[in-house]
Amino acid sequence: MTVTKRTKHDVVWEFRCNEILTAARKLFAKKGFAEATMEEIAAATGLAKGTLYLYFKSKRDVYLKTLQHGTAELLELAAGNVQQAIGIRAKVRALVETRVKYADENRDFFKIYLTEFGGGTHPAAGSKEFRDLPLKQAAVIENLLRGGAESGELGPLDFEAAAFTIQDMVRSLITRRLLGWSKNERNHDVDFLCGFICGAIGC
Amino acid sequence: MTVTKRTKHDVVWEFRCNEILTAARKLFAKKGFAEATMEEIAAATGLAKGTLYLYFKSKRDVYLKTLQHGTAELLELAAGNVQQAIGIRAKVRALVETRVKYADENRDFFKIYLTEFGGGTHPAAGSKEFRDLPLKQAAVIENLLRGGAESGELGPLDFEAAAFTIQDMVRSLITRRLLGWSKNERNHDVDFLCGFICGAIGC
Amino acid sequence: MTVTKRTKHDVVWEFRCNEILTAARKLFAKKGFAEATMEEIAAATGLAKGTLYLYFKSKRDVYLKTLQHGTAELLELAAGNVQQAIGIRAKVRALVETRVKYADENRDFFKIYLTEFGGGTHPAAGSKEFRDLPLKQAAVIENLLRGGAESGELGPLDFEAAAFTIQDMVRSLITRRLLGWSKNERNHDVDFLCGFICGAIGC
Amino acid sequence: MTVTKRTKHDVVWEFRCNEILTAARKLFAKKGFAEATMEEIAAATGLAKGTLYLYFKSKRDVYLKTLQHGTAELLELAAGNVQQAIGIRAKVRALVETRVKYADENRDFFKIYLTEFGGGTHPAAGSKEFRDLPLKQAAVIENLLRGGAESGELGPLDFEAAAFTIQDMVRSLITRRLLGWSKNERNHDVDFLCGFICGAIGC
DNA sequence: CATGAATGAGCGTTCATTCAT
DNA sequence: TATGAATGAACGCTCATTCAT
Repeated sequence: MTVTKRTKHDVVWEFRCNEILTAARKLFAKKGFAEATMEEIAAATGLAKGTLYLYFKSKRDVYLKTLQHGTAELLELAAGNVQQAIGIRAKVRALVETRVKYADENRDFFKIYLTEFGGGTHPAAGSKEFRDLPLKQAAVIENLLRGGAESGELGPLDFEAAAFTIQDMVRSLITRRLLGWSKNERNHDVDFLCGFICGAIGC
Repeated sequence: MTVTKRTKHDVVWEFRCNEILTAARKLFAKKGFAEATMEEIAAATGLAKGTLYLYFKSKRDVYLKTLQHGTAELLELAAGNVQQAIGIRAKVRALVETRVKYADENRDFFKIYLTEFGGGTHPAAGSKEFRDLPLKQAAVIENLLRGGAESGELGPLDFEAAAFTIQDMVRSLITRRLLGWSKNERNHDVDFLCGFICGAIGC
Repeated sequence: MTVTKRTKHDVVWEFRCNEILTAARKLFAKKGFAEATMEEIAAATGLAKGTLYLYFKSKRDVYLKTLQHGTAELLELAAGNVQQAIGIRAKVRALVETRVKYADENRDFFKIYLTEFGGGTHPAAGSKEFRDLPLKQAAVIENLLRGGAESGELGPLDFEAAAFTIQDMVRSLITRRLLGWSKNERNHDVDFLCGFICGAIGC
Repeated sequence: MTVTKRTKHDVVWEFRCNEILTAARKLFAKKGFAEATMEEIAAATGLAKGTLYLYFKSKRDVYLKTLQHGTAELLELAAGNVQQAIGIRAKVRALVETRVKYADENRDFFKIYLTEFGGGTHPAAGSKEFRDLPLKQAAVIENLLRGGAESGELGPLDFEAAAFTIQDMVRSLITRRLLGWSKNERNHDVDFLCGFICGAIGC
């Protein structure tokens, strides 16, 4: 019985959190961290301002959680798809496609993501959790490349540098699509980028 | 005589502006636009808060001017160096090196620059002057590539997409260096990236 | 039930507004618009500065609302009393007495009122709502006089000019009383002025 | 020689003061005391901000002096013209005409004057010099009336109250003219008012 | 005398956060 | 649990006044 109650409670809790995070995501994407107010988030959620503090301990917390879900999901998704793909080319494609697709489908999240991890100063700076996120993501790519080298598909390479560079090539594409600078079908853009990358790393 | 007086005044004026901008740059780089206060900028400059408003009409104005000088200089520098270089390889290298060197030497400026042009929401958003800056910079690269194609050094290519991608590959390198993720000599990093790029575009 | 809840909220809201307006009125009367600060108003109300902005959207708004209630009430009061009185003499007396009594009983309001409508520059200048108030009030008098003329109680007259003049005669009396220059009973002063006016317009 | 130098100096000094006061008058009339800035006054005068403080010890001082000249001149003018006129009617007319004419010719001054002496709160409040000005002016009228009573031209009357009232009747006319509510020739308006006053006091 | 750069106290306003209900 | 009124610290900006030149 306790379990049932707990569960019901949890479901509601999670539902509320998601409501808030979705509204927050939209706002943070549109106005940035500093310009978005708790008032607005509350209004967008249909909740009272005070209620937000039952689910999140501060504005910053909302912001961080706003990033958290997406980053985790994206990381996991990419890792999974890469693993399933066979051969370095396919793996690269899986990675690129996963990220671009995710960005297409989660535009609000990605705008925040880009603000955060553009290389400049950011509100989440100092949050242990996020400081090393780009490193983690690059590591996925780096491993992929090392695997290719071991299997002889790739020649010698500065894997770390290459990984970062590829990561930002993907970011470049996503940005262009997000800002509406690219009007192509996703597949077309992904194909182009994969060709570009394969040229660079020689696969 | 009028000239002398005018000049003296102008020299002081420019000196003050630079004092303020340098302090502001440091602060904006460290804390971002929203978190940096005029009070702090004033304190860092050794001036009183009100004095800032003799030279800049608002906090936003300080911020924008903080970007302005660097972006103009960088654009000009890159264009010049690229033009002087002969052959597509040399031109690419000139571009990459110019930007990386400038970033190394103007770290504060570049942190702000990356915050602004990371693809997400940004404080200067809406400032007509800066909205299209990335486009302008990509155009420099695009022209470079088209030139290479005309001279037969490069094969067929989506020049626009390639330009954006290269731009972000450079950005990738700069970010890594700025955040201390790369401990290499500048030349080494530049060499790597140029090789990478040339692999990608086939030169 | 909804009604009850709504009412409770409204009662508190109105109570707060009145608290604030009363304190503000006292301060504006004493120091004028420019010299009175929101801090002081808050302190006088026993509220925090920020709280004022829950009920009024700006200092100017407080000031305008400070005028609003009194002006509306006075206009209405005067119109009512004038209408009830029969004969031009009685009507004039009703008008004079109503205004003088109101001023006696709302000294703070009237000091602000006089500041606003003294003929010089004023803080509310530009507020559409108040620009023509003196005109409206004079119109009440003008109608009264025209009525008197139609009924044959009054001879020919420049009604508009007379209305304005009478209005300022009343103002004159009110000012003297407000500043303590007249120590007479209200009735005595009112009698005097009515005699004076009747002499002037010949009734 | 000392005298000559002194005099020359004084002439310049007075000239500067007048320049400043004229500009200030215009500004105070237009924007009121609080909204007008020393910067603007300086700009309007063609002098530097600091220079104003050589001639006036504070903004308030400028404001007070701005009132001073006009009030003194007006008082003197009115007293002179009244004295020259013979008979109560003529004296009243002299008074009314003098004031209305002065207002027509010194609109800026009079807007400030009305702001100050409208009965409400004002910036000059607390300045010993001006507190009793309306009293002094009313005294001129009161004496005029007493003279009329002594000579048998006027019946018994509350001279003080009548004086104040007449003063504000004149003010009423001036205000209407200043605000453009009256389009009549000055003489016409003056005639009307004199008739009105004479009706009231019975002359 | 004249200047105008510099000052810094002070104000209106905002908004994340708290807490009594 | 949910509310939303209340808070008050903090910030951007203004402007009367001073003073070194």
